[in-house]
Amino acid sequence: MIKRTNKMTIMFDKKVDKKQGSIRIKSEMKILAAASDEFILQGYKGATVQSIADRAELPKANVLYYFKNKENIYHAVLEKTLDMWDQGIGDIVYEDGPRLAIEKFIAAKVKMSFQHPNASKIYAMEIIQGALHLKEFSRTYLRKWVKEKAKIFQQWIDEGKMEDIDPVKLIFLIWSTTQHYADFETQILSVMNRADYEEEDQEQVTQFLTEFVLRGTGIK
Amino acid sequence: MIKRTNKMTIMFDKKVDKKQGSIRIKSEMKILAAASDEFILQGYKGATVQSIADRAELPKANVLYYFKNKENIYHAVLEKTLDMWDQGIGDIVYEDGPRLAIEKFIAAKVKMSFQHPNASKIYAMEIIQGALHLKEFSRTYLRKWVKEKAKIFQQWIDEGKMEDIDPVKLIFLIWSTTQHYADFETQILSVMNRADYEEEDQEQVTQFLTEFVLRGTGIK
DNA sequence: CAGCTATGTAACCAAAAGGTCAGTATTGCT
DNA sequence: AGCAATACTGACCTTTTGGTTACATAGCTG
Repeated sequence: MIKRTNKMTIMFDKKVDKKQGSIRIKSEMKILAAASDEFILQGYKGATVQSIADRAELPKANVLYYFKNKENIYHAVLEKTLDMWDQGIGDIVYEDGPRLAIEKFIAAKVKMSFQHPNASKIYAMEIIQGALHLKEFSRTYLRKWVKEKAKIFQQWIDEGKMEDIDPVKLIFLIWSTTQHYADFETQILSVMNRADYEEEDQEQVTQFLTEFVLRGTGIK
Repeated sequence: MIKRTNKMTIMFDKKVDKKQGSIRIKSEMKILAAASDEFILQGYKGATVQSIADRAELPKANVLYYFKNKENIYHAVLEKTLDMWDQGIGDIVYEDGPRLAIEKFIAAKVKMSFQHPNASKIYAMEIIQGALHLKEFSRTYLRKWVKEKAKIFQQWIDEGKMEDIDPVKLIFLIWSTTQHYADFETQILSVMNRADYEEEDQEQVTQFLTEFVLRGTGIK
């Protein structure tokens, strides 16, 4: 079970804050990046420590030297993912008013999807599989966040600044449409007959979604 | 690699259309249902033949008697999934006009998400993991479908019946928002502090999304 | 340089899991 | 009843894989 903290804290079993560790940090980053790819491609069980080691270009035993076991690696990856999710969530504040708030929010989420698709994918897989490791996160942190932001939307609705729609469903709509470009990247590219996203895609998607949602919410 | 066919055709290695098979059919259905759950919960590698057998209340060897191997079980599950996807896709035809077409489309997709969340989840996991088994499906069938429907939307746009937006992105938007309720079921329920979806949820979601999209597309 | 800690690694081991097989039971048909 | 074909199953085998361990090397500090 993952708990939220202010700073990213990978759970070491060893003393962390020893003066040195530059090698440690570097190796750990390589391992986590490799692990992230492997977990997405193969799933938790499917990703072998060996495959992670190969991808990180380290011997297996060395990987196990830094992370006691596979579960630990996965936890660290999840921790990193949640941290990114936090950062990329954008902030909705009353003072911005509905238009600016939504523009910022969508832009942040789209950026996140295009810049860090892996984080989005890992997160999505966790949820689909039943969110065993994220139950606590959803139940507390996320629920609170949604409640808080829904309240702000409701204020705007009461002030006649936007249509009277369910703010929670609106939040889900924005989450789903933006994350879709990360999670379903393969399908989207395949359908559009393209090999990779290009610079302008992120921009176009942001613009499309922003305009669409502004119309959908009736914000002038 | 999966190819689309008119009817669901699980690939047997044995003669299928022998007169009897009522037991066979029944067992296979039990196995596929169990497998579907296990694959979602544990991923392909994580789901063991034993766990599938347990869930189906059959001995492992019996499962392997019907499906030669694990890969075969997965293929059959995928095949069933794609078939459902087909059926649930709804149809967009020019004659309906944009309003009715979108109403039908969204209703069909939402229904699909609420009635057969497993199909949506399996599909989503496949795509996220790189769509190894669905590459062909995306590249041919799906691409063609999107192109075809996008053209219809474009006609309506040209006739001034809706806003001038990218039809392909509109399709993605509807896919993502509707499937979200299946794939992220766990998160949604958790955030809403509920144990299960209820009757009226499907209806409310359909209504919310329909109205939102109609406004977003500027259909009167 | 001596000694201590951190880093790195090959070899090994036990458990798990996919799949086979040889043989038994059941069913349908004549 | 008798005989095929189908259905079923426990026992077994092999490979994979997570994890351990014993040992070597590098790097820092007094």
